[in-house]
Amino acid sequence: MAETIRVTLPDGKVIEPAKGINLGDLARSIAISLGKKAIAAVVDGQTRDLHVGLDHDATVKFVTEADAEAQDVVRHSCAHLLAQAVKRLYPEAKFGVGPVIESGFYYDMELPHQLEPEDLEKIEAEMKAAAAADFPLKRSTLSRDGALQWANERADPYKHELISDLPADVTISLYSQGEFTDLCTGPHVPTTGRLKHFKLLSIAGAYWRGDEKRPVLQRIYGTAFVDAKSLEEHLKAREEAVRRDHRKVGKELGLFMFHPLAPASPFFLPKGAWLYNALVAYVRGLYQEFGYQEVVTPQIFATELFKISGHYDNYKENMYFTTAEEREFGVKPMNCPAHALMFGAKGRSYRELPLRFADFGRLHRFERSGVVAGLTRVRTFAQDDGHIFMAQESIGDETESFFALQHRIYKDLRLPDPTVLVGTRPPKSVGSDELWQKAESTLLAQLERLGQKYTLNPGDGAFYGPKIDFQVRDAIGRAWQLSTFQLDFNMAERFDLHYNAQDGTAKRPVVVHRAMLGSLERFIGVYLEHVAGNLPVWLSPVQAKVLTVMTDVVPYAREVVSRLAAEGFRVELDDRPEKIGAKIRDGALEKVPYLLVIGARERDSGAVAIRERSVGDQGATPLASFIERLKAEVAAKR
RNA sequence: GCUGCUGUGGCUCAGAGGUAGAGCACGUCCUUGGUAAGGACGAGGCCGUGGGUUCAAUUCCCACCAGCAGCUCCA
Repeated sequence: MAETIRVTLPDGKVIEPAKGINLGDLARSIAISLGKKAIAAVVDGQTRDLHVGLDHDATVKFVTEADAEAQDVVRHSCAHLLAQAVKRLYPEAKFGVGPVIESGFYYDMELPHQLEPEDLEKIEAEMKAAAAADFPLKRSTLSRDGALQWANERADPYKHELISDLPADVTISLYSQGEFTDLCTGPHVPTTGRLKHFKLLSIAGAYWRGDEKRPVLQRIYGTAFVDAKSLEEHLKAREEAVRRDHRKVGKELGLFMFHPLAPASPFFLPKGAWLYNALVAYVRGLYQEFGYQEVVTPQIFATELFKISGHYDNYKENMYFTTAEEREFGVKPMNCPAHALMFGAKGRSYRELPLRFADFGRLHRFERSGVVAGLTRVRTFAQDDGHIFMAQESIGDETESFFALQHRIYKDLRLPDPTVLVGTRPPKSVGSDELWQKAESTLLAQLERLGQKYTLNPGDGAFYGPKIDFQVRDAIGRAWQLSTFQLDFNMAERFDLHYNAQDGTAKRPVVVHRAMLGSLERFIGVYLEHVAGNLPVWLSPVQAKVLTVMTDVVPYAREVVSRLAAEGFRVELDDRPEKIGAKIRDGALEKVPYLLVIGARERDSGAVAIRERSVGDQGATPLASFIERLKAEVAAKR
């Protein structure tokens, strides 16, 4: 009589299979269909593959294609399948790591051959062949020494290094599928035949272990899903992202351009400049309400300033310098040193605090050539920047006020909720334990009070204080920091700033660096992708375009244009001798919110025929009521 | 900065060792047409820049510049 164990299933049912039964057999013993559908199993909370034997009482939940865990298992197995295919095509291939990532998987490798896009098709075909062979994945284990020997035999230096970094007593598992074996902790699908819906996407270089001093490996990116529909949707979303790319949209709509003679520095064309200025005007309006005072500060400072602020020591590789009359100057990469000078320029009283300086000053930062991209990473930009000088006791109030301002802006702009990241004290930092502790707990308490979800990034704060970053994603899924709120215990120290407290003593203010939109350039890029170029009416450089059906109505069309312009709207006229269909098409491609079609009927009745961007033809309306409608929409920031 | 790819009229792109093409946009003319492309004709190019190979280079090679993807970086 074989020994049995007790296995608890998700529905609470307990079964008693023989000790050592592997999970695949267990699934089959429960139901034939479960045996077929199962991809892996969660044993006491840990995902395992189906070849693992069970030798103790446990709770077991089988992962089928319907479960969220299945996707990662499939992707991980696809990475192995990719490696198997590559090894077949290029037997000299040496492999690095092949993890699952948010949107799929990749595998890093060293190959004698430089991969080209066409190679992906060949590799993918080989993957399909290996999947069709339906190899079972066999798990085996080795000691660390055994694994090192294994890596040596295969002349796989990268795997060797990975194993070397593991503790001496570790047991290392290997997975084999057909002729291919890889080092891996698993879990994996039971057979390669379970891998059906995958696609290789791109080739890139990547430093071995992310270290720019080490060799660059070739990385193949791919994605995989448990079902065909999800894969298709993912690929569609990728295409959509390309359509929304702000660089494409900006060019098509004539918003901005770049020129090789000013690399990574945007030129805002008239329509883009209008949008840019509208955003500034909008934020400026809120400053009134939230107690900020706008200042205008110099562009270039003697280098001494940046030595005081610390930028010279920590950041000079990213700054632009110039010399005049034998004195060295630096172009500002940030506004804060200027604001510190203004704060320190006269004696300050606690009665003036919190003192909030806002500054749309242009900043210049030298960014390495490989990192710049469109509007999202540029060498010159302006922020809706501000610095708050305050007493320590005000940290809570100012945090709350900032959140109110930040939320207001995101609401007005109809932006999705950003990911909120809280960075706490890093290993190297300035400021007292007490100050840090108080600041961190105040920030967190405020977030809790506001019901704001956040992710804690311990040790990710700036050396000068804890921070809250707000991230949104662009069309291609890259995360960008827009809003930020950073406490600074260092700046006041460096500039020897103080104020007279109520008790007559001199105290150090705490400084906050904060921005809501962040870099206006980056914001415009991300926002254009968010709205796919369809700017809301209140931010559209052209709000309405008047289209004439025939030449006879041009005088009336001009009248409509001037009526609208007189009301403060931005209007264009298309009176070309073209057919109305052509004018509509052009207007639609320009993403103008309202196209106003004018023919004899409209002229005779003092009307405009409205074609709304997202709706289509809405028929004729008296001009006066269209004006009311536009006014209402602009007021509602629609 | 690193790895790879790309650079041809305003835009999107084709092209071949023998000094260049399409569509759209633009201009002129015809057409006055009612909700996503009317027609004809025309103008427009140092084929990113600089070297090299060649009888001949926009095409091949090298370097540089710029862009794209990824990596690294972003006090």
